[in-house]
Amino acid sequence: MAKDDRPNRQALIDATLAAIVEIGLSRTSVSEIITRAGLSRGMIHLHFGGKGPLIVAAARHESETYYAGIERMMAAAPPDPAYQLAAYLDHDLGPVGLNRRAVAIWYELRGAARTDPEIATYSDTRDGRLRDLIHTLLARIARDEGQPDPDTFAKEATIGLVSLLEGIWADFMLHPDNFDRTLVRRVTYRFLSGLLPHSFDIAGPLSR
Amino acid sequence: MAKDDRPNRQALIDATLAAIVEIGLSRTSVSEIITRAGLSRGMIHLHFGGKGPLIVAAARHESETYYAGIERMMAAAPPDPAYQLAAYLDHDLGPVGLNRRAVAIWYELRGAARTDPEIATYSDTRDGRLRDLIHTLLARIARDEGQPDPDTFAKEATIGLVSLLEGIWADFMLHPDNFDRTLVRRVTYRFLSGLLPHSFDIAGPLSR
DNA sequence: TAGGGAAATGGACGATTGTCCATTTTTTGT
DNA sequence: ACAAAAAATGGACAATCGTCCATTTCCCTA
Repeated sequence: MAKDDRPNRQALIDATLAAIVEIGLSRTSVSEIITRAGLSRGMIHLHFGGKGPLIVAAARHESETYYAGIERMMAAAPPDPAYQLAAYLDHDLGPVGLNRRAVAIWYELRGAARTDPEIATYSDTRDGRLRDLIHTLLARIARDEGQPDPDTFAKEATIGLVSLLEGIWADFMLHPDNFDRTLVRRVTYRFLSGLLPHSFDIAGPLSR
Repeated sequence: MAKDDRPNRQALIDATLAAIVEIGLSRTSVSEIITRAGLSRGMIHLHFGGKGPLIVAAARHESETYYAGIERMMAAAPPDPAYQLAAYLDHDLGPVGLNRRAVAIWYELRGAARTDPEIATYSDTRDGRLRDLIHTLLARIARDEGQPDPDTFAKEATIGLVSLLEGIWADFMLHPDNFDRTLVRRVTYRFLSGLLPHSFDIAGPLSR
């Protein structure tokens, strides 16, 4: 993978994301971005062809960074699907995956996705990859546990778990100061242990 | 409660909400609003003093409508807390509470709440009232079931249930066409029956 | 070191934003 | 029916938006 040797291009993406975090997407203007990047007005048009493509490029960059983190984390975990799922959950509820910057960017871009088809593409891609990942793991765990209908079970459980995580992220976005990571971790594993009692308890994944 | 006899004032709020649903908050300009309302430019300044206060008034109006629906629905349900909670859930997952218009307005305004303190007030109010309502009901049900520590239980369960519902709403916002109300209802009651097996099963509340 | 192409600059441009007010129209009270 | 008050109009206004380009600066190659 050849590295992109255009530092100003990356500086524009960084400045864009920083502006989105601090003042929101609606107030992230061209002037705001170029001031933060310390560059001149024309650079956005030169590197991206306009503001719209720059926002999309920033969304893609953030999405790739997120998935790189997920894959690194899961590669380090044991291959057992319950541990893989636990690795993902701990990452997504821990300070590396769940922080002010990450939730700000995620919600600002996803809000725009409702009315902007270009951004919707990256939002859906991320959402779809996440669902596939969780569904695959849950289906494998359900099979290991001997669930009667692992596919149907995995389908329902995926919706529940993804929704739960989504809601937890929203809670963090709205009240980052009163957020109790230990508590939401317990809630999550309580949910999972109710569905898959042989693979999880309230403290995390069970060894078998 | 005296009715507000200023039809143009209400027309501006209606036009604002309609614009937010159709084109998003970021593209909802003064020109857009007055065109939809069929009124002249100065009316916003006359009735609200500016665009900002109009958006806040629209947020307040939507929030009050939402709560009026909730309270009407729950007043019609049996006083038993499990049935009260079920009434709320069925409302919030049914077509009356969960539809394109409602989720569009809710997510557009809440997205703005992150960087706009005025809007954040109404967003937090609605969120807080919802949590109080669900927490009270869950605590009563937990007590009825003889849970050892009903307060702690209710605290955790409230976070879980609110997050789950939040995530389900987000799912609907992103994919309103592939949304299966029966499925998410089953997921929700599966979650609840895991927490309170004497009061709920996968089909809904249990009579006692 | 001279030449040439890419990178970067910063201002011009028209369009659109939200605010505000002088004026006109409508409603109300006597 | 008339005057005063309220409601409504629609354009002026400065500020800001995103786009684009003529010009300058930089760096690599010959």
